Amino acid sequence: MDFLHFKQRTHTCGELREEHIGQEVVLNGWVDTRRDLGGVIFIEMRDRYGLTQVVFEPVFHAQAHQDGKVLRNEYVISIEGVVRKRPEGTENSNLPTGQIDVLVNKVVVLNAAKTTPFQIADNTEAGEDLRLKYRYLDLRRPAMQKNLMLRHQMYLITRKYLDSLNFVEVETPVLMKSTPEGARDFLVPSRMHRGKFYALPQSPQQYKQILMVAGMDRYFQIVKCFRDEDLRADRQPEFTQIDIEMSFIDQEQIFAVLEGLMKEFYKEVWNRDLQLPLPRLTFDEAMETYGSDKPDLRFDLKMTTLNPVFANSTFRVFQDVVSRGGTITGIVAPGCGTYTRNQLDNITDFTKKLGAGGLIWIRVKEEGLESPTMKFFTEEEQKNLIAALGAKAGDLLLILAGDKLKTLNLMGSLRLEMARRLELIKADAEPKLLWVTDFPLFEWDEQTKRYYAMHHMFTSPRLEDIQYMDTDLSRVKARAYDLVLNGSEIAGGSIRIHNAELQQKMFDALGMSYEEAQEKFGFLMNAFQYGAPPHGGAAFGFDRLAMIFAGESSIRDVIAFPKTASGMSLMDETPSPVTEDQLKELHIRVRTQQQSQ
RNA sequence: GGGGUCGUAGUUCAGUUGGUUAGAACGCCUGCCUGUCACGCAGGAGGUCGCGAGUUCGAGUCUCGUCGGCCCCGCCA
Repeated sequence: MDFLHFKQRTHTCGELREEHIGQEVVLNGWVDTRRDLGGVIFIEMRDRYGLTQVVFEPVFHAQAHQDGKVLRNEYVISIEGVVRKRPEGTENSNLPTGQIDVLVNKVVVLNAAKTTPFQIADNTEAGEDLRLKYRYLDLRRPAMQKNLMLRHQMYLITRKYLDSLNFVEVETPVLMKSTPEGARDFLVPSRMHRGKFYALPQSPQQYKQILMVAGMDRYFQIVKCFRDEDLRADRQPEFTQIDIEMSFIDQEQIFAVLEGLMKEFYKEVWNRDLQLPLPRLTFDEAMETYGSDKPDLRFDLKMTTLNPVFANSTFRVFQDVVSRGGTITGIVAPGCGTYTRNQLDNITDFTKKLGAGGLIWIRVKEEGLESPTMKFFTEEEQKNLIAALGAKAGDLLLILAGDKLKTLNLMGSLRLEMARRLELIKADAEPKLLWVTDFPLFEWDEQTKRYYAMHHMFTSPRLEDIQYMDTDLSRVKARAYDLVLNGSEIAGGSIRIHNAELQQKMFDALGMSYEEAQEKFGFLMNAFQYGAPPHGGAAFGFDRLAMIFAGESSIRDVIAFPKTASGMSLMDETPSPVTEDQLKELHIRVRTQQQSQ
């Protein structure tokens, strides 16, 4: 039968040029578009490599022309024909193959196709749920194929670059011990050990540190990680990291390795020359100036701490904040002094929804400041305020006050919102890459009233801050760092603790007993007793990185089979129920609806 | 866990104050057409208005619930 014994292609659909004119060729591919003019039929054939127009003409090949009549979009076909130069004036300069077409003398339908639920084209108007349900059709679109090929290119760049620096790729287990710190684990019940569970790794953190103890010296892995948390446009329950760990190094060497990799990506993907070394901001600087630990530097709109201006304020709100050690911070929205009351209420609502008590706005006029709160400010405070913010007539001042970290974060969100409203981020803006360093080692949690490790509990404090480990945990900075690209955290890491005494100090600070630490991380602590080298590393969020390099705004567009915001795969309907027998084998009791009520 | 927003033809959407035969474009089907490339022209088919309940003489439209998509907060490096 014909469709089982088709002629294999001599060329791909993106390959033929004028130099092939006169050659007999065979093309295999999908029908991308069909233009049947009656006497002559034009078909564009598509494969991963491109589009080629093939032509059916009755005067040359009556049978082929007749067979061509039945072809429909997305049929899989094989054609035989001769490459011809297109007649003068009918070339298509939009296609690399547009100087030629192929006169068909034989066509075989390898497979018919139902009418697709949406058009297979880059400008498809299909909604994302439909695209995800028919992902195999969505992935036929050139834009999506381009994204997957970009991912492939980035894998290669990563492996080649790290290999050249003596890094070794080692696979670590996907079934591992659950560690209740950090994100929620995905759990896998054990059949052979009743009541026990494997966990899917949130990251190979402990394994890579053990590989350092094992003397691998330089390890990397492109690895799937799992976190059972709620999703976002840039967060998936399973995601890919470039995981890196190095021995006998300090922060500077890790920076150099990661910067070098970014330079490769810039060059190979964007054809840009990345200037090294990268700029750095400390966590404190980033928070005070940009209200974020992942500042977007593509636009200015810097924040200014206004505590000095209002140190002796008679305004009750400011008095309270200053006396409680809080922060008053402000930004200048250039040219927004003409905002209507409605627009101002709108911005105020925005900050209130995020948890702000209120927003102070001030219009800057030629004759002075204008605001409902102005009656609380002295002449001198007004003068100092204008000077501190560098405000001009026509500007709008926005001020938030309150608890330090929360207020800075709120203003950071408002800064991004104003940039969006003022369209300050141009599509062709220079990408901005930087380090954020000196993160706090600990993070206070209001709900449980205790400190947690901000990164993880194997992160080393800065040596000069170890003295505060017994006295004031809020003062201890970590040897931890993030790499930030266009306001997205794309990598993060730290120098680890490799000393048992310091590790015990860390557990003490977190209120974790020796027994508890043994129970959770005994294997790592044991390993550290047998000669752990000083080490540290980092991990890139590979999907997020690919998303930015692809110029996409959703991580789902650079993942072949992503999940929806509720963690479902619409194509194969994951997650799904399982049989009672399966559950029984896993020692999981099935609860009827009545029981669970 | 919370908030916002959306769900109407295969697709993207419109649908007035609740009013009796729910529309458009694209796609699809049929016919015509020998250089199209968003082909053109003529005609046609296609609807459980996400699902369920309620209010009403009457619900695509109002109310409640529920399912699902997207975005955000919490959560999460």
